[in-house]
Amino acid sequence: MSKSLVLTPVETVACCSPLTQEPLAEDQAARIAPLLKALADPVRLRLLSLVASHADGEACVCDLNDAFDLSQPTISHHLKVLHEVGLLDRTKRGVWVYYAVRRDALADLGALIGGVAR
Amino acid sequence: MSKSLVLTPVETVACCSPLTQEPLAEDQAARIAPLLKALADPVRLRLLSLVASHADGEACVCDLNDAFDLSQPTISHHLKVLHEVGLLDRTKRGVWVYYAVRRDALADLGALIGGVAR
DNA sequence: ATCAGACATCGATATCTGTCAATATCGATC
DNA sequence: GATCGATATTGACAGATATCGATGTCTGAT
Repeated sequence: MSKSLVLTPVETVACCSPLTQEPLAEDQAARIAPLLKALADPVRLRLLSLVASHADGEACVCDLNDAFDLSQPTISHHLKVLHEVGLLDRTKRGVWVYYAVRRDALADLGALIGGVAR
Repeated sequence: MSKSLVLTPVETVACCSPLTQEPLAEDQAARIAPLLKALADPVRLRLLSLVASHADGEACVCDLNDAFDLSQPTISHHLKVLHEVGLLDRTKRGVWVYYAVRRDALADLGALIGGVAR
């Protein structure tokens, strides 16, 4: 197997009960905060939303670049942040790179915050 | 009326459909990001969770201070951040200050992220 | 082989953030 | 009204972050 053995933050979220149910342990908080930090930027919020609402749930970087008034490296940086925490999957097809949203991850995070039982 | 006319971020969240449904507008992202930024810190996550899981949904600062290995001003700072975005309500009773979680706000935010219909 | 285009990485910089020590404020009590 | 205890505010500083221009690395086509 070629996959890394290190879990991305997103893979560790499903283990916690909702914020409002019981006090979050220190190590749990330390794993969840980076996920929220990745989301807590207006550009990244729009990027994620753009990707998610695309037809197949995935979008080409070429399209994303045009949607913002920012340089290409900046968009690339934001996509990397979202990818590193596991909120976006990355696929290269030919010259183009496609990012896709991890809906399960978003759902888990939403449940954690919103207090919905799982 | 003594209330400020300026809406806290939390009061503007309920107006957006889930992230995954349609692309987030620039101004919507700008209003939501500060909320997530407030949450995106391990200490604040634990603070919020601690307050939320208290009996009456509220907790005295005096109790919160003891739960962390941080200085009193630092805890005060974090509580202020959570209060300013509208995630925590603040009540002074005598010498003590109590913070309470805005569960509706958390629910809205969770739904926005998790993609649950409202 | 060379070239052009798509995307990532690097290096620099300005701004933001978490933390603390010191100090201020406010309410209760003596 | 002097004092004490509970929180908040201020000022300072180290570390993180968003952004850009320049450059690197692929990949497909000429």
